[in-house]
Amino acid sequence: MTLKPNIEPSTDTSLCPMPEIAKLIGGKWKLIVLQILIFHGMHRFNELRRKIDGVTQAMLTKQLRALEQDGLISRKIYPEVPPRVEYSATQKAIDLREMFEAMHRWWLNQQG
Amino acid sequence: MTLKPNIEPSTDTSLCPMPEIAKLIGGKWKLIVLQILIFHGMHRFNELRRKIDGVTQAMLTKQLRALEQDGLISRKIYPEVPPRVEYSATQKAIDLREMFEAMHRWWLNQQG
DNA sequence: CAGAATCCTGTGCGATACTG
DNA sequence: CAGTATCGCACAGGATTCTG
Repeated sequence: MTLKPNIEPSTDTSLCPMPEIAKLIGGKWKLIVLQILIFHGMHRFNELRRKIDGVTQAMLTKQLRALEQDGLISRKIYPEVPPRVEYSATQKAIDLREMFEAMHRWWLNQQG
Repeated sequence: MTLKPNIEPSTDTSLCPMPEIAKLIGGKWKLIVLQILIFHGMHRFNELRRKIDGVTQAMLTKQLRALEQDGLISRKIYPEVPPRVEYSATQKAIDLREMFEAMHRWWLNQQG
């Protein structure tokens, strides 16, 4: 199998600014947060926290705020006692599904 | 179109450790370096440098070493004067093509 | 041309404690 | 339960200079 140098769609670097994408999904916890919300649906704060091994509240909060800022997740607050906050993937994030699936296939392939 | 919560293949988080992947392709210049080498074939050091806006020699060198360490690129040295070093994507990196294409489609979709 | 060697800095990340 | 508020450090990132 040979590498054909001039294959679209990523041939034109200027059209696909990887640094921008890296900013969106960079950060130690963003990929895992997105993966969970995209493939497993809505989660409450502590549900996320429990599923993500090693993350602290402070860090999780920061990354969630950043993702919200970038329009990748939505945050729904219920004015109750005790408080309830639900996080979901936005359509923009859900559209990343293909990318995650490609990542996943690649990863499995590397192991074998 | 609705989000179906229980769709493979990324359902089992433990099988797809995003933090590991983030380590491989994280870093400010790695994605762009990989994209260039994967889709545009072999490059010499200064060719890469010219194509990547804003990167310094030191940073490019570091990221290239890290990528080499992770088996994503190969480095071929020609014992000549002046020295020549060629960087190429390994098969492992070339297999990331699908992921890059998914990223690219997603990015274009966001703009429109 | 393709780097190595230094030195410096911002901030990503984290531990801890406190709150409505 | 779901956060804020502080503090601190390591390290990624960068500017600059030197070299075979």
